[in-house]
Amino acid sequence: MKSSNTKNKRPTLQDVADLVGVTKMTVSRFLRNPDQVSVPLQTKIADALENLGYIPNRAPDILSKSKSHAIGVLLPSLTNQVFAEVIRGIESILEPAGYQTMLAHYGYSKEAEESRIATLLSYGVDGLIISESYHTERVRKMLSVAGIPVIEIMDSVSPPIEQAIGIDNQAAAYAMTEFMIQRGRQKIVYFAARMDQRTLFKIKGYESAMLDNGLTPLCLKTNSASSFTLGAKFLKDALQQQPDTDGIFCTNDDLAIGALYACQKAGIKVPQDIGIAGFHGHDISRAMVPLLATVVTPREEMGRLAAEHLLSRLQGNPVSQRVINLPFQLEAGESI
Amino acid sequence: MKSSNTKNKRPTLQDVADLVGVTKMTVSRFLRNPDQVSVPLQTKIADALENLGYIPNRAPDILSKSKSHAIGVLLPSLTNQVFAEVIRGIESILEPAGYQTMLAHYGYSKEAEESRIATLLSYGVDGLIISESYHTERVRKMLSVAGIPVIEIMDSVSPPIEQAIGIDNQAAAYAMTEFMIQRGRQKIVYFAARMDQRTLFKIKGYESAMLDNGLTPLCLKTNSASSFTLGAKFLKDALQQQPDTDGIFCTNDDLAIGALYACQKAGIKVPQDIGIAGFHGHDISRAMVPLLATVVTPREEMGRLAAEHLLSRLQGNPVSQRVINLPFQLEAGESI
DNA sequence: CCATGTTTTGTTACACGTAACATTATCATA
DNA sequence: TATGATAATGTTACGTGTAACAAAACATGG
Repeated sequence: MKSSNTKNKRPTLQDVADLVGVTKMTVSRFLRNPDQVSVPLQTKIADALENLGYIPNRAPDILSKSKSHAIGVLLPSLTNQVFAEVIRGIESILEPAGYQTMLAHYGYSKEAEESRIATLLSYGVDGLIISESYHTERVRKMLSVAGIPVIEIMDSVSPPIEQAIGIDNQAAAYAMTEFMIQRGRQKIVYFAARMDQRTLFKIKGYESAMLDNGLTPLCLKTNSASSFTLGAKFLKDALQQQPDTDGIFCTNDDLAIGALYACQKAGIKVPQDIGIAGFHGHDISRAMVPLLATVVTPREEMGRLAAEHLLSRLQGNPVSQRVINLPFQLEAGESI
Repeated sequence: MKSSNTKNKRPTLQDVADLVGVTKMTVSRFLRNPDQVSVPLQTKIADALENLGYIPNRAPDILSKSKSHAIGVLLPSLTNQVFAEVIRGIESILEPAGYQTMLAHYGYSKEAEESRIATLLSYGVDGLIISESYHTERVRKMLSVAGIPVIEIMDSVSPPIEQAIGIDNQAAAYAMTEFMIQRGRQKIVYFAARMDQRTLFKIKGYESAMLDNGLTPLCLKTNSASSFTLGAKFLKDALQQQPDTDGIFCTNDDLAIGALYACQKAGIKVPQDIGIAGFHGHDISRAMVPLLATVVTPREEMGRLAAEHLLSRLQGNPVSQRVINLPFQLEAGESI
């Protein structure tokens, strides 16, 4: 019967035990399995728990068993809708399994990635879902030392640390470019923003497809984030650099939609004058007028799969498949 | 000199200390302030830390000092762009201040809210930012027992638990409705989805404005989430129930844009035949053709302010202002 | 070279829940 | 009633970093 809680700190198991007149071990047993405790005590303990408003404390568990029941998720950005949907997929699996998600983002900066991973690890996360396929040596070291399962998402090409789940961005961009060419487009410009690994892969796919068809690639690039207004700006730039542009392929839907609206404002007919295609297939691309041509990517499923495989690994199963390559889908819409 | 780390667990301070030949206390001192340690030891310890890839462990801190340096953020949904922007605002303040964000969402369910708050508290978060203005008794009890600062965001009307930062949704809806009426709209229908507290306030504002102007309100409601397709469906319903509808005011931009596209497809001219207004003012509403009329809300600033006030409270300052009412802004666009 | 002060390092105890083991209470049966 | 088995509860120790106190090493001045 240790000292009861005099300061108004939040109640501990000891406080509950004191109130009932047992040891905290008995209360602990009740919490894990009420039947381990005699019937009269069950109600008394339940009452005391309710009364004091007891809230469990995970810290001791993390300390002694290194089990936090939390999963770290590290993404480049939280505002990008792509990642919002990935998160939804992840949580749809983790939450029912009793895992808390610890979200962090690094704004596409390698240094920030290092520090975010260190932070997540310092909270004792049981597993990590990270994005991007390139990581610094320090990040790799931290991950190896931490000894927890790690899954990389978004891209399925680079050799994974342990396991990767994503799509083949290069192949997807190649396919859409070919598709546009088949539709008769010749002077297709690529709009790229936020030059991360995935964007570079897409550019590679676009350029290969153009060259393979004897066409000249032209790529507009910026390091800033994509947005509708950037799409509009790129359209202006494209028409200036190549007035007879007849196709635009964008690294994501935002740029495409921005470009499309800019065309509408400028009196350029889509798809008659210029064909426009996006990437990802967000809801809006499937509701707007005209429907946007796009590469539909399985973002939510990617999150789900990553979470499922992570849980499986946490249950002790080995990596079943080092690289899981998810299919993408071309959607013609009405804009090419 | 305790047993060195035989199992390949992640290294602890003790492991580092063993490698250097000092006690872990010395290493701990070095980490907090290198000057507390003799110069020759400084390099040795730094080397050992780097060598082993030491990552600090927050669990002992949470346990002994109840300081996790983590802030819990509880939102109804993560996919809704409104909340994505609130999160961005929050993180823009918390991250530089050295706080980790623990994100959770409850899908608009009261039971889920209870359990998510308990989970966040079980991780020892130092403070909480929650949404919605109504909370169950159990939630209130948990928050009071936890003894950490709590800030409610989104709505600025209901009496806050401690401190609320948001907008007056009812007044905003009233203002936009009046605005539409001034523009000559008479038969304005309200499109409502996800009937949460805020939506109810908006409906109230809309209905008051209609009644105050001698008009008859008509509100289409559903409990499901809003989407572009739902906006399209609502448009059909509205025209069926009230064929001479000349205005549509939506509880958010998604519904409005969906309705607008549906009009375009059906050959209904916006704004000539029907005026349409949304709520929030996302990027797309300011890029599309026609520009969407909308109530622009300061989502990111709301997040920033919430985080700033929370930090101030964590530094021991008292609540400076129980309710902070942020201004909204009517944007006429080209759709009303 | 001692006395005193200062710097550097070490020791001990603690936070809280639970595994593992130990003890006590309860019950059925011979 | 005694005995053994089972159920119910208690005791101890642990995980990790750090505050608080203690000790040792070093420096300075007389």
